[in-house]
Amino acid sequence: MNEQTDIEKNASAEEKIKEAARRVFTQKGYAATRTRDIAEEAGLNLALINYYFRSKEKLFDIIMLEHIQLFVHSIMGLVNDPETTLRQKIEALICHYIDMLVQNPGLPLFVINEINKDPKKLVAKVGVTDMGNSELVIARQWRELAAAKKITINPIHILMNAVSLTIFPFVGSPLIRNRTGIDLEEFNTLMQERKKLIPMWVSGMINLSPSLSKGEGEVM
Amino acid sequence: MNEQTDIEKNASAEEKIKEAARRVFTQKGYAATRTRDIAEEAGLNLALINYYFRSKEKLFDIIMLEHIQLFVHSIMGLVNDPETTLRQKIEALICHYIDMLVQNPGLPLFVINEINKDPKKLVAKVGVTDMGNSELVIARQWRELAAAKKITINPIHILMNAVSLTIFPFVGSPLIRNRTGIDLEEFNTLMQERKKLIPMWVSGMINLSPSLSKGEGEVM
DNA sequence: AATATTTTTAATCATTTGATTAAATTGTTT
DNA sequence: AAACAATTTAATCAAATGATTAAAAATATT
Repeated sequence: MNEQTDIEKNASAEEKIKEAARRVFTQKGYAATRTRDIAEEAGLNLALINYYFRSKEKLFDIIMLEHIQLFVHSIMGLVNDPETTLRQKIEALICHYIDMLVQNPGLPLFVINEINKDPKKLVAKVGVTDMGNSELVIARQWRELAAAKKITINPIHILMNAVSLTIFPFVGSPLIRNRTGIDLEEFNTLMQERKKLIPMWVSGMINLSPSLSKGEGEVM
Repeated sequence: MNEQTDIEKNASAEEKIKEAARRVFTQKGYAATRTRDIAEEAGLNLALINYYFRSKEKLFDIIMLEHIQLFVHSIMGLVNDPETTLRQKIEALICHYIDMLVQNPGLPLFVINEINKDPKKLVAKVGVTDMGNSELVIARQWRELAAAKKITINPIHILMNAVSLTIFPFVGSPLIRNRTGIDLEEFNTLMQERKKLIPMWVSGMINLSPSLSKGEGEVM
């Protein structure tokens, strides 16, 4: 076996293929990606893809798994920390995801797409994120807040909103950028601003109950 | 020429193909769709696709154009109506889009995807939605509100938020439904609720400026 | 009815594409 | 260096796929 005698510089062929596959799959999706595209992107022979990974699909599954893990990775600690408040958890989560999405803007669309193609396949491949039967700290904290403040709104809405506000700008980025004419740098600046704004907005939503919606301070 | 002698019942082959193509393209995307899939879905001979539409791509372009028009259609009247207030416009727009999305839940992902594949292609095919140089009524109304209420937040955020809150739940529906276990009926009920909730939340956001964010009424 | 036109079908083509193979090359071990 | 193992290459395969064609069937026109 070789085990990479080159001090560093060029990664192994296997790693080069994975990197190329990551780029091409993420940008074009599974169906539109040709194994030849990946080989070309990696600057390597076509047959190496089948030599290192048995098939296009096997390679894809590896990339997909990596991407899913980026979503799930390291948030368990966040949402299950008894030392932080609910508000701090929301801020930390949103900050974490925005940082991750700025680094990997193509990720959400890629994942959502493949889930859409076959929703059950994801569960089968990634496995249900089963966290046993112990309730998460964040869930308990929400329950306590909802009880204390008599919050009537369906919490699904709040969850949906936090996710929507955080992720959608990245999904719609090409459209948004195209229509508004803002460039990547401006876009990223906006995303950084949202780290503080989204928790504030979400907090405001929890505050706002339909019965209170006609308060005198309303702008419109 | 025939011109559809059948009183009604079965549509023309051409229309059947378009309907089938709409379904298959929307669900699987361009690359994953085989012309044979469309023929089978339509229950017609494969060659008819190339007989009526010159190629797979031409057929796709037609479907794409229809979908884009669904997005743009009939909103010009809404946003340019001098008789309605800004708040009423937002309510009407969100209501309009939620109704449309309940009918066509696969639309946003399809459109966003194809824009991503090639952002400039969309502009080329659909044509820039050029509304001349006259300012829209909704733009003027926003400008007036912003000036009157000394709103400092970048309006792009507000626009992004309204779009995110309205569209993302449909894009993420398979994921959301999968994780929360709610069925289609429940989901649609939630979307109906959002017709009233989103304008309220958006209004709340405009109200909330960062300097005011630590008001004493905060829930968290 | 006879003829022309349009629509539909089955068969086939040319290319693309995922995968394989056998040989060549490179690296490692003895 | 010889022998062995791992890696890489070029050539090729078989299946899939978008497209075409020529004939048949259906419909319209005269």
